[in-house]
Amino acid sequence: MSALLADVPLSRSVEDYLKAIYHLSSQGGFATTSDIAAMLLVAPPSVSGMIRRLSDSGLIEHVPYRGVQLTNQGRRAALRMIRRHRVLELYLTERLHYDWDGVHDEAERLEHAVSDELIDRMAKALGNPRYDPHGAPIPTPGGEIEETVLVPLAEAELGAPYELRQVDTEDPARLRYLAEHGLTPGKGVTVTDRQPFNGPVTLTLVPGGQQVIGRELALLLLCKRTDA
Amino acid sequence: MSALLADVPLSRSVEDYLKAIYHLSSQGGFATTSDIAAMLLVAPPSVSGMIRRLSDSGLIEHVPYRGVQLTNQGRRAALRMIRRHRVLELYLTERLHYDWDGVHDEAERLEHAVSDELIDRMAKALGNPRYDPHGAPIPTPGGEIEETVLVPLAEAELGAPYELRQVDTEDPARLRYLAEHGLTPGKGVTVTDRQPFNGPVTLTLVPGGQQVIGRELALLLLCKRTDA
DNA sequence: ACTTTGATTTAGTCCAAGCTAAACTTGCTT
DNA sequence: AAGCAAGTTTAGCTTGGACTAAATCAAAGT
Repeated sequence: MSALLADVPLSRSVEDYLKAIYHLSSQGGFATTSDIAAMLLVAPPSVSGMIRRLSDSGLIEHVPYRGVQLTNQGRRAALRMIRRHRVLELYLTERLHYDWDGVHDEAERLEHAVSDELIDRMAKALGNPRYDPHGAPIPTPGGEIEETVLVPLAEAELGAPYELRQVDTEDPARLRYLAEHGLTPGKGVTVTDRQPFNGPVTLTLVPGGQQVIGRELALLLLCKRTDA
Repeated sequence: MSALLADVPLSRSVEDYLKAIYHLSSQGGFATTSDIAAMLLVAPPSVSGMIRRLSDSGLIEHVPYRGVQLTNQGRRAALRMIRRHRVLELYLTERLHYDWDGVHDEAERLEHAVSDELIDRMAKALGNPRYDPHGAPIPTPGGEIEETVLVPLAEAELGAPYELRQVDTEDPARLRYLAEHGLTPGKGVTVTDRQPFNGPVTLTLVPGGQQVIGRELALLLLCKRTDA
């Protein structure tokens, strides 16, 4: 750790790497060089180079040939970016009429340019919301993030009542399809049938009726059980 | 000219240079290397390097040892940045309660990250305004900009009625002072006395009363005569 | 017409961040 | 236990954009 708590401004690339590492190591464990490379669409040696710079500045821990993890300092920086991204997505959809499937790219560029002050002003204008348009939790200015255990609809218990909480994709085509079929955060949902061999899932929406979706989509729909 | 009309995305630096050159050559004539360097706070040789790149890509014309001017392509790009900057300044003040003296830096960073689409959405949300918070004209999406001949208050005719149209500074301290003294675009103003040797200017504000300001500030207050 | 001075450009260096090609680890499979 | 494939790292190159030091030019003064 060389940069002892000096809150140096980070480059655009550094911010992108930290976010990628956060997402890849969020289920515990290491983010690997090749996973980071795939997520950021760069060549693996570029990642190795950046890993050196990041661990020199104390933002990550690197175990050679194993992967990397964020330090507390790195996690703070990553959560700051995620807060920015999610506040931006919500602001753009709520106040400037962006569709939830088109907002990702704009937020992706803006998150590197906005000040903390602007983000806080946007959040305040929105009433300090807790979730972005896809249902993902927005970290607080202090870097706290809500951690709820959610289950993909594809693995929900048959017949049990769930609430659809979060849609785990940024792909515009999938998002558009889901919105057209009423599959948005907040809806009640029950799985009534599931075919074997990665087959389709039949579900009942509340409000709404019965429909069938493929397993790939059902894995993206994160739910919370609502009885108990 | 190498990039024949291919609308390649420009880097942050390139965008800053084009804007600086636009402002420095706006009164006709050339922008010099050292003026650009002073405006962007970089060393003159850095400017020489960038001038090569810019003129290689057809954005400027360079006359060695004289200076540079924008080509049509360069002017279009510069006006796009100025539109972005001014729409952002107005949006931030109108919708997110920024003060007119604090909004410049935020807009300066955002202007490189926003899409044309976002700018147009912001402009639409504001009713397609024609002036930014300092009274500067906002270029249209097509790259047209209003050109009005304005006279600095320091040179206004004694006793004649003027309208204060534009405040030609981004310096927060000066802006704050001006706002506190009611010197904002839209006000009516008459110069009632002017002391020699760059002395103070006495003026009458409508609405508002009489006051005295220094010549330095009076040079920043751009006015239009309102009798005909 | 020469010289001086200030501005400009060239030469050469550095850093971030990307790339390819080659070398090296790791862990799995014979 | 040896060898191989996949993944990782190193070596070395490129580009944009900054810098300093040195060279060059132009305009003004003697």
